[in-house]
Amino acid sequence: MQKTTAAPAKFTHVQCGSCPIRHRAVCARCDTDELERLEETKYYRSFEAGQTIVWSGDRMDFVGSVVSGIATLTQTMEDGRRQMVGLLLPSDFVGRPGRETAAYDVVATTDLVMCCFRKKPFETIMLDTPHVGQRLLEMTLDELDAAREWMLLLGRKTAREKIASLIAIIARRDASLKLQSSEGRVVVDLPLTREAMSEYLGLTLETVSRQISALKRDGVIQIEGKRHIIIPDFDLLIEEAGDDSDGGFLV
Amino acid sequence: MQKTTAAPAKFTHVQCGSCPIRHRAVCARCDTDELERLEETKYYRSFEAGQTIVWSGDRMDFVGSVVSGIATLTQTMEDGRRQMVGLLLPSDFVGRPGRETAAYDVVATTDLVMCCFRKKPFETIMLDTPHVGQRLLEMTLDELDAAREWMLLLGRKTAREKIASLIAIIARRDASLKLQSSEGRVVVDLPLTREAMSEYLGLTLETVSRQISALKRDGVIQIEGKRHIIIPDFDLLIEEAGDDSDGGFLV
DNA sequence: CGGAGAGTTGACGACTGTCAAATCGTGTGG
DNA sequence: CCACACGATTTGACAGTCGTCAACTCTCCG
Repeated sequence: MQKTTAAPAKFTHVQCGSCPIRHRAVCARCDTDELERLEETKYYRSFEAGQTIVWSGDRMDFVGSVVSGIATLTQTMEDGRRQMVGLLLPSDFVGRPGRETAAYDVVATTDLVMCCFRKKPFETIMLDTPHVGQRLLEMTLDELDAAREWMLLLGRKTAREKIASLIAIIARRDASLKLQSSEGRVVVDLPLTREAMSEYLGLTLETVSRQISALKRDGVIQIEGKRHIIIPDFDLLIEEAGDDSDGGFLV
Repeated sequence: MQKTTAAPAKFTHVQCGSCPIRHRAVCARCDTDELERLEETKYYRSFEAGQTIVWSGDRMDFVGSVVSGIATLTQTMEDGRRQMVGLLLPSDFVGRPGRETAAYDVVATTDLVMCCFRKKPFETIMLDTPHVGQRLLEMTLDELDAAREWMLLLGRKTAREKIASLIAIIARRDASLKLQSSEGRVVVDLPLTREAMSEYLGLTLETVSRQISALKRDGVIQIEGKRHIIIPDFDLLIEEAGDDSDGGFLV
């Protein structure tokens, strides 16, 4: 009731046909008839940077897609240790059909707009319009692959490699969103605080800071301000990340 | 061509209706008509303990379900560091519809029987019989949850907590398979070598061995032989694992 | 100007990895 | 039936990475 209602930049109703995530979201495969069905059911919600969208364990009666902004999924242990387990970018899906309560904290790290459906109607839609279920399966399989890549990072990479990997991942996503290539000189803005990076990487905030400084000192990256990063040679960064040069994917 | 053909215990054709994984596998929701369709397409393959089923990057022209035995999915870095990213038990699904090549090494850690489908026919089945796609989505979402739980383990737990978690996970699965409860005194056999455990947990084999010894010394577990484990008080084990007492789930 | 939040840096120590050797268990050849 | 070999596991000694605690800088804002 508090801030949730007083959200930023109220999103006016957008026609699915001109939606920015139309071709990647859960609705990507829908035909015109199916879109009409979604159109009459969907609604938009906005959240401010820093705002928690749902708490782990809380009842969650909607599902939805990130339209703009970034959100994170995080798990917390009893003693407060935290591990990020999902990084949600535009077109990513939030929530699980068939589940009552949220399994993770979902937090908006930037201002965020979501295209939502109440859970029950969405479950009905999934039964009626196979294209939604098919696309959701595809997206879930992609997320599973990303999670497994992430497990390799968490289990086996050094702090330096973790940082290099994260920068590479964000740069690749950013490039693919802007339809640019990620080769040679690449520039990115980190959408995460040092703390959020540490939660992503299974490190402490201090180690993150130190390794960023080290990569900077070694010329792998250059930094302007706190968040703006210039990668003079993307291949070098990949090498530092310990990945074989070919693709890397992500949520 | 070599050992692959000379597999153990040739599985004779089993009717889906009396298949041991009938109620949990990708076919769980199928009705009689649909089963008939699967029945005429499926075939069985057997593998010996230690045998690699597919190598990462290789062409993979089938998908399938584990009928009996255990397999692992593993990623390898260029310098040889390895991280397990999936532990496949009976009823778990192997392979990804719509993908040409395997993304991970798949290895049988015990003698294994799989119920297979060539990929193309399976993709057709998925389009025709919605229950298969629906069930696969459900299973994939479960796997994603398990992967995220695993990420918390890899990123934030201590070596001791990792070992306790692994034992708890295996004990829970084992209990659920045998329809027993996992409370009070529990007994399990570890189906993994110390090395496989270390690949699961993101540790070295030596650390695994040391922490198992420590848990034994502290009375959290008792050991007979190398693999047979007695847990006098399951709640105590859970406490050592750092989990909140309620559920824990897994692939 | 003071304060709060984000980020950086330093000193130190603990946990876990590395290297090496010893032990246990099982299967094979003599 | 026993000795030996090999793989799996355990244990020890030591080193390095990363976490902890703490001080300090920078920027933004009231």
